[in-house]
Amino acid sequence: MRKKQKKKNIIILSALGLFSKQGFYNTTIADISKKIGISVGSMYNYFPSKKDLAKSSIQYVTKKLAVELSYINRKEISEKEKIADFVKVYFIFIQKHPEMIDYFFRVYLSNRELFCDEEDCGFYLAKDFIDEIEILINNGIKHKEFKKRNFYVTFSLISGILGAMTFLNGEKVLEKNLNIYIEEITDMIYKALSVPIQN
Amino acid sequence: MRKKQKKKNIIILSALGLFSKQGFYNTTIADISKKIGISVGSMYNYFPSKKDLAKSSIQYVTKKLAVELSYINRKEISEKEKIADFVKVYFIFIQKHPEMIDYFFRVYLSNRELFCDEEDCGFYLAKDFIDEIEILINNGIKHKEFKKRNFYVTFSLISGILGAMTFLNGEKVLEKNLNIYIEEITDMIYKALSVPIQN
Amino acid sequence: MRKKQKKKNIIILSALGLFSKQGFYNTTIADISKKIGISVGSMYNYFPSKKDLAKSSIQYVTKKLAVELSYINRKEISEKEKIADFVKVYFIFIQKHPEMIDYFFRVYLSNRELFCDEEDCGFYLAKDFIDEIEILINNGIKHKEFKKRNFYVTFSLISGILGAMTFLNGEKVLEKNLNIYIEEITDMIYKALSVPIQN
Amino acid sequence: MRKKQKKKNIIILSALGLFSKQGFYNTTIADISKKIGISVGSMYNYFPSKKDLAKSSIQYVTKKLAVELSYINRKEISEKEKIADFVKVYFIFIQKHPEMIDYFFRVYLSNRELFCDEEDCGFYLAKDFIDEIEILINNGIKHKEFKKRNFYVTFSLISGILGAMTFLNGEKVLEKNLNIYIEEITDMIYKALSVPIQN
DNA sequence: CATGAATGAGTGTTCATTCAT
DNA sequence: GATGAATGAACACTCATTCAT
Repeated sequence: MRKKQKKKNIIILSALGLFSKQGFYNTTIADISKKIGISVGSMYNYFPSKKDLAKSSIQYVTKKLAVELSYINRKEISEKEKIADFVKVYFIFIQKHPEMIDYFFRVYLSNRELFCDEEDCGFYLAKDFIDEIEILINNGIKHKEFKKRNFYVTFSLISGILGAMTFLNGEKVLEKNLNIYIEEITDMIYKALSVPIQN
Repeated sequence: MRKKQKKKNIIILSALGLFSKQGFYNTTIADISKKIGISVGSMYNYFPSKKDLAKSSIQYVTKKLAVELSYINRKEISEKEKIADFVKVYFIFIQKHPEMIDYFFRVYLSNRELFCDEEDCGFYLAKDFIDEIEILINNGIKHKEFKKRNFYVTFSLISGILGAMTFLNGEKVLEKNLNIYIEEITDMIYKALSVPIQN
Repeated sequence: MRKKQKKKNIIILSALGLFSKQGFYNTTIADISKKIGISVGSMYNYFPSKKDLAKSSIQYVTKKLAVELSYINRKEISEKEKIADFVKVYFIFIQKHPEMIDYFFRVYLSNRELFCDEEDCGFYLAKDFIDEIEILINNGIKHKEFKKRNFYVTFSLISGILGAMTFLNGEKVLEKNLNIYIEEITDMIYKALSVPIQN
Repeated sequence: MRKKQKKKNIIILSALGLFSKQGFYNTTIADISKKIGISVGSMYNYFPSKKDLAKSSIQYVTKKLAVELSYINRKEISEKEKIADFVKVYFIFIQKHPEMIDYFFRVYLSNRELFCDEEDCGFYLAKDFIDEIEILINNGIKHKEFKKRNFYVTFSLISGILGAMTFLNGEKVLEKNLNIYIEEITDMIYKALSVPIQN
């Protein structure tokens, strides 16, 4: 059974690469299977449909990203350092797995119809990732370093700036070495979140 | 000739509504034309292709949004007030024309293949909108209210948080009345941008 | 009424040029009318349908060609000279009106469905041209210069070689100046038609 | 792999029949596939496009015809007998496979746009057939039975008369039994080609 | 007579999914 | 489990023809 999971991951990685580059609708099952040298029919032994493959792919990505972030939340460092680490880890991730982040932003966030079942809009698929951000924020508030605010607003600030930078990076307008942006971003996020006195 | 432009706008609005709701690839030309009671063939008297219609649609949206924002930049108010106005106008726009904002985020930002011509990636299509944000930032810097930072980072902070809120709004997790978020968002953006002394 | 016929001819010439170059099915009514600066709707005041325009066009061509050939049949020269003249006139015609000959061979002879009405296959459209060849042959037989043979066979020999040369000319494999082929073709046709003693 | 070629041939035969009867542009892919009981999509597993099917079809025809003619060129008989055999074999072919010959004349020779790639005009598709005629002519010249003439002219004489007879046959103006024309045609071709003394 | 926008049936092609081998 | 041929619904786009102006 371990073997089956391995093959599933191989397929997911192939799908991620193609979906993120060409988009979901411009990628065919044949493309995905040819890339890893298996037959079209075989693919269906692992995933019942193309849509399902897309769902599994997003879970794969968010879990991977969440794991990286979870280490930070468990560290015994200041909230500011956590944010800095957060940004850094995220940027390393972008550079190491651009196709995963691209997939997240370009396929998952933009193709509702693929991930929504009736009323529930597959938000749970990114839960692992969202949870880690929530922990970060709540810890900061608990330690009185962060001002208590509406969660969605704070969440949007953090994920928004990272998302926008990701997008600009995809558009090739940023410097190749993303690390040069880390300090400023950290600074902005921290200023936005922290309680007045902090300054 | 005025008449032709009017009809084009009718088609664009129909397309915007459907593209933003169902996605570009799940919307057929027949859907768009049926919605406004014209024939499929007629559509092609106004736009040479579906792709072209998508391009014209994004220009329509960004121009519309840019016009609203341009008023603010010309006002004689403090930078903080400008940001507050910016957020407010943006939220009003979301509530009034949700399909336009959705189109911007879900179709334009996520379907590169539709807007890219070879190397040039149709970034110019959103230029009007980006320009207004740039003016806001530069004015703040000139008036020593904002810290001088890398443009892309600042741009990402502002557009990122607005984009993320838009996304959450689309997911129906926010309060219906978005106005309750304005103050907090303005505060965060302002804190992130302003020079230390400001606090 | 003279004026109407003139306009009809203008349209026919436009159609001939496009049909012969691009084929009937790859030429649109819009192409034909744009080429001469009239509107699509106007075209339909002169010809009730595209098919009808094709029929009128072929009649225009065969009549034009037949007129040229008829002069030869009325001359008081030997049959051999008539054949030489025939070939010469035909080649001059090809060079002067390549689109007409092309139309004849590429559209008329090859698109039965356009010119056939139920059982009758629009053969009459080329009648003028065929008639002149028949006169040439019959005269030769009457004067005992040509052997009496089945008409269709003789007709095929003459029109066949001219047609094949036309085709090769269209394929650009022949010398630009077609006149260099006249003597040999005349010689071959004459030898094939004439009575044994002639040699 | 043998099996795939067999299926391709079945499709080609279906296409040949329909293209030759209705023309290329009046035959749909659905027509072709329905005729042999396969699905539209299946067709595309064998030929990437309708155009491509047309090209493969003409190659199929010319190869088939060339094979028949090649036997004659290898026989040890006089040139006159070869011509007679040539005409006979051709006429048998017409009667046995009228759709193939019709396809050759009505689709291949008349729809340049289908077979031309940029400058090269798919002449090679009929190469096998043309080659056999060239061999016949050159042999005759080598054996001093045929007068040395420009190749294109001689080629036009032979293929022209056969083509014209084919056309008339398609128009149903000839006797059903084409064999009655063989002798006269052979005689005419031979007289046209042979050196004067020969008579 | 002239115009050109509107029509809508028609076509080549794609592709997720199935299933016999 | 693996294969890849078969399926057929779906869709972008075309274009001859009409007709209100």
